[in-house]
Amino acid sequence: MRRTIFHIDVNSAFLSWTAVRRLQDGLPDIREVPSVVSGDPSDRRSIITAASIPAKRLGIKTAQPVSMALRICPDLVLVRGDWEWYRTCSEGFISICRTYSPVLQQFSIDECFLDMTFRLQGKDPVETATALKDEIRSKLGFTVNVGIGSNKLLAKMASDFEKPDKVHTLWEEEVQEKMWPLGVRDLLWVGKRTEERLLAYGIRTIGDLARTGTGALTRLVGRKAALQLHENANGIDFSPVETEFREAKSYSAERTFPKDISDPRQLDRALFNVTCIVAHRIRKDAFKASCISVFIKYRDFSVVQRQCRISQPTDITALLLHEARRLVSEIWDQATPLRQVGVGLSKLTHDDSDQLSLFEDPQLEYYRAWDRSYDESYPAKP
DNA sequence: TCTGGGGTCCTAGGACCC
DNA sequence: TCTGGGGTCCTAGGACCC
Repeated sequence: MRRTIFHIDVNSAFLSWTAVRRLQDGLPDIREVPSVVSGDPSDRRSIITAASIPAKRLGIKTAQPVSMALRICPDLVLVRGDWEWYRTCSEGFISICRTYSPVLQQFSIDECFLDMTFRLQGKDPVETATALKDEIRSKLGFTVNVGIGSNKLLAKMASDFEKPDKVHTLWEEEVQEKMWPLGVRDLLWVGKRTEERLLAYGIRTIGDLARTGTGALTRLVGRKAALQLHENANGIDFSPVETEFREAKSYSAERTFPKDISDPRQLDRALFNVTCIVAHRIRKDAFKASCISVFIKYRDFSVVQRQCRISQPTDITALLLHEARRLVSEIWDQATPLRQVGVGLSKLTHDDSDQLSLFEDPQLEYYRAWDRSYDESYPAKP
């Protein structure tokens, strides 16, 4: 039996979902005009989160600064994101997909893989995928692309072909015809830097990559990535559709300043805020952290990061903030302008062995009470 | 035009141990 | 006086994804 994987990808997810919401309120369909979902348009540093197809046709892209997009298209319709609504849409889309196969891996808020190998029972995969996409469109009001392949990589590559509202196949025997002519950047896991290195070596298409020996590739991108790229360019991928829920391994929060700052007090306020947010989030998920890191970003986008172990895993904001301040003082000269500051928590555990120390240090009780009151006032922080 | 926020994984070098 | 090889853990930085 042929292994058959579907990859379902919501077309311009945040934009489509916002459009559905606005249609319910009797507003025009923003999918039909140049429009984007973005952060606060008055903040010159906000960027495009999602763009409509008419906007993309004008050259507007995800992750572009809003100011640049407005220069391209002064009439651009800008809308703000609504994360709670997006979660609702995502759940609706995932639950329809799940009725087609229980072997489902959610890959992000707007993408999932389905292992259809034992679900087709002689039915044509393209017909089944078309039924799935049409059911989502008629029940939820937004379109998806479905990519069909004999593994996850090929299914995902296929869903990225012509959009929107399309079903495409990419079977192993179609790799040469449909995938090899594409530029290397179109291959999953080939980003900007890898593309640069490959181009410098004369590797332009996925086909070029497929025919390059792993020895040469190793010198360009390292051993592990070389083996992966070589396999993927040849359409090979053995990774299973993982149905298990995976707990997060790290949490982080960061803030980019509207203007670069060099005032230590401003930095400290931001550090306090991001530490509160990230500590709140681990408490909500009943984690404690044994490792904390801080990172600062300079004007030129260079990042310096410092981390340390925490002897006793903790979720107490005050203790984390104390470490964060110490780490920042080790890496920042309190003068060079900063663009961004962030705090990350990792080496997470669910253990609650530090409860004992509550009876030893009254200060900790005070800290915990402070955190409880914070958690009550910000119950739905994303 | 001037570049967000939140994640995962890999690599390379140093410390330390046997 | 000069010194191997392997393993593990940690850190900093970098690449990728959505």
